[in-house]
Amino acid sequence: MVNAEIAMLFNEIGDFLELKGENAFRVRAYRRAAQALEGLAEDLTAVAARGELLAIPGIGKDLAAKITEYLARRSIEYLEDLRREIPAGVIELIGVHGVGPKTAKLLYERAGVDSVEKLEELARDHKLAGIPGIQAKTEENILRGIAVWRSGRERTPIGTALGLAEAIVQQLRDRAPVDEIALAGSVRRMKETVKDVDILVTSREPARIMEAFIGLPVVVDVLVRGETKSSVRLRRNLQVDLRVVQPESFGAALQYFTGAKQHNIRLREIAQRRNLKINEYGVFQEDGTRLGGATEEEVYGAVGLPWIPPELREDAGEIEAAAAGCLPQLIATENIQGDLQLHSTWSDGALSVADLADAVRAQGYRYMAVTDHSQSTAIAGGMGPVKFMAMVAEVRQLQQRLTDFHIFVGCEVDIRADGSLDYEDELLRQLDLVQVSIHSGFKMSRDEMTARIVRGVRHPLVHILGHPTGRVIGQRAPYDVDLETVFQAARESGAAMEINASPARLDLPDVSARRAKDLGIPLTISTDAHVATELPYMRYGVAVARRAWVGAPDVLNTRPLRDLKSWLERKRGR
DNA sequence: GCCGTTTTCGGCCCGACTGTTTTCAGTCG
Repeated sequence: MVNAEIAMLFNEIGDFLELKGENAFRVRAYRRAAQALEGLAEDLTAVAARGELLAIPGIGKDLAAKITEYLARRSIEYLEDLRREIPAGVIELIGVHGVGPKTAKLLYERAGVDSVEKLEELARDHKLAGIPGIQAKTEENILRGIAVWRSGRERTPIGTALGLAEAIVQQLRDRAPVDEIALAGSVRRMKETVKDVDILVTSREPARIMEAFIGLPVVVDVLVRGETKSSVRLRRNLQVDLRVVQPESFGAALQYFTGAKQHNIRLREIAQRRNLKINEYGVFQEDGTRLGGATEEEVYGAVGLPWIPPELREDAGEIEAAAAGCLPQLIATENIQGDLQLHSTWSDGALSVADLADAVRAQGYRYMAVTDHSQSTAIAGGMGPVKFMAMVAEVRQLQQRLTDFHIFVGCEVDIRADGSLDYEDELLRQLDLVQVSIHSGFKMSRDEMTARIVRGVRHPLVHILGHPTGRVIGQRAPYDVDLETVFQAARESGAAMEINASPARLDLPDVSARRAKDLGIPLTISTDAHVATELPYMRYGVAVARRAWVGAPDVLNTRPLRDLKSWLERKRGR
């Protein structure tokens, strides 16, 4: 999408300006603008057409002009000039941990370093020592930084990071005099991927905590070791930062460490205007009087704001909403009444429908939909019409024996290349719930793919579009589809959009889910579980929904059974 | 480069750790 493209270019301009030693606030302006564009679900082309670019926070006259220029010419002259001036390889150097803009500039000017390869060569031959500010130790650190840069620059999916983080928390509890301990950072905000894990501990014996931390069996490298702050690296290059604070500062530190950076900057600006100072130790008046900091509520309260849920802390309108007293009431996992995308042995799942029902009921749910694959997805055991009818019969029979749990007979029906569905309407009418999705022909043009999905969504017997973008995080890009057009079609046909809770997918992504919600499109959150151990993935889907400002009423599977039944029937009656 | 319930100009978050320095700049989060 053009928004992401322009955000990348703004970040690139920021890199160049930083390298040139330009005003840091100018750099910040580009970065903040880039972030605002990334969080904007609506296509910039449409925003520009309405003449509303200046309404985007962080976009002023100058940046609006650059956006307009890019939309018209697919390039920004100012950036082209910068690219001509400084080789791309110099920017690349900043990606090496420990090398910042000042060092990159120095290396380029003093030693002609214009690529990571060249940097590595010179560091290994000890030819950097002697450049002002660089000695043997820095050469060593640069080589370590390059090793990490090379073996994995990618971010870690939340599904992996959260598990590791929770394991570390448990180990620290077992090995050291931990008082309070909490996850912070992007893990606490439940961002779909994270760069590192932040852990916060209160203890009267920081030294013992630090010792235990850097000695954990999962630690492969100690990056920083201080009295109150240490950083280590685990396998797969996941970095973990630990901070120890006094109990009276716990809330301030938790707030500070949770971020996002831009959210914190905004908060401190507000504090500053009130002649207050917020840091990780508390909230202070100009004369140093401490106003609070033991809890996050005290920190937000000191600047007249209510506590803001971590998932919202992205400087995406949450501070304005908090100030106006209209923060959304977010959905919680306890609101979920059932799971609406599940696979059984009728296609590629591991459990029979009966066993699946037991496992789902054990999650505390009141209902589920079994949604095995349709015939085209042969590789996943898609059901032909005969098998399909046998499945329907078996599930209906099973339902007879269940009193306090309901199974919706459903199917995950392929949308074929031409947009038609994988079963005749006659078969689809046998089902309580029809979920449609795409499993092949990913490489269509944007127009073809959009028309294909729109046709599927408009089908009167369809209830839900499953994993709407098709992305697999870190592995497969989303299909090239105009989601806005799909959403408009859904709004007209009354179909719902799924938030697929599998941590590999998280699809819809948060920004798009927020857009769907704003358009009034009903959502579902489902795990797409194929085995029982995937049922708890619901927490990741709920986290995406929370990041999308979604409340329980926006999500169909928070409804009582009777309400959901009537929604499914009414959708069909349209 | 953006922004304004003190400002259309003069501000713009804040601190820990490291390496290379004799008091601090650079990097990071």
